[in-house]
Amino acid sequence: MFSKACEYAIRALLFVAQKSKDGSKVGIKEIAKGIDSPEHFIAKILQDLSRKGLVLSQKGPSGGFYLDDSTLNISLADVVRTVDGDSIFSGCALGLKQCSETKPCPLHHEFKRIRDDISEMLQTAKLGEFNALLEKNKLFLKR
Amino acid sequence: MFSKACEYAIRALLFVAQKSKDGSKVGIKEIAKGIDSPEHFIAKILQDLSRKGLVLSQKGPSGGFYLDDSTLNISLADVVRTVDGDSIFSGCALGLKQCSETKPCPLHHEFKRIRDDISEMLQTAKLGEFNALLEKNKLFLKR
DNA sequence: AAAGAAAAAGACAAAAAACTCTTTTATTTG
DNA sequence: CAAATAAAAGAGTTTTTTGTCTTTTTCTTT
Repeated sequence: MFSKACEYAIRALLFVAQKSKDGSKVGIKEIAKGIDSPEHFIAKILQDLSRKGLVLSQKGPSGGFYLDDSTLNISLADVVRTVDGDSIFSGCALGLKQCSETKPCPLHHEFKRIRDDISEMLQTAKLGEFNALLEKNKLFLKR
Repeated sequence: MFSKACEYAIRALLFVAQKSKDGSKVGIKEIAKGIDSPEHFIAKILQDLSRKGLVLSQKGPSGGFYLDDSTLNISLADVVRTVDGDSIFSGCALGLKQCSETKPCPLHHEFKRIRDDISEMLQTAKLGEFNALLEKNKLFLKR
């Protein structure tokens, strides 16, 4: 569904969101442990997301990654689009380049519905909105 | 969503289904052209599907791939499961190994619905059921 | 100003997926 | 039976994805 990089990205950002609730920052090592991902790999991914403004970062002692009010409101759709491109939002299930209403693949019509559901779900979900449930251990980011 | 191999597999089988409506067989070259896929790659995939009984084949002159009444009734879900395994039917969207009702990832509940929709769609769709529309050029398997 | 901490960057390495080429085996047909 | 045909099998190659390691830059704190 999503690439590994994208799965890690979402989990990492939700982790950072939770941790930066109270304005603190969180380092790569803690993130990697917190979501059970390869440290250097998630570092790369976050660097990328940072360059693109989906997460904030600060170097040096007491530095780390964090989110502010504005970035806490970023949608998972934005994250997915940034990491995986928009194939999941608009691509053909059977890999046709020009699959459309007028030239549909056999799954086109049914899949449109499903793609729209996925889009809506990802568009609706914001980075900050899971904090409470994560805090209460009703939701999990690893294992 | 699906691997390339799986996309080709579905398209190839739908192509074979259409061609074997009248009991004839179709060769690898014609299939590769018909669905616009790399010839040797789809050959491999079909060999695999053939070994597993999802398509029938015959060697030698006037040989080729074909489907009978029984195989025409195979579901796309079976094809997907054979080629890609069942990660799409049961895997976690965020890559957790033990994502479940009792230990859910943040997307678990929403995604369950979507996965079920996909499952149902694939379970319902049978290899033979697109023949008429393919014939009339209302559906396409390439480009 | 110096030391230490932490992200950024860059270069590799390993594994998986996608794709290619060649040889072998089975089957049909003249 | 011989020749031709077509799938099966096997052994690569290339590309992409995933993951690792090392060095550099930036920032903070003392």
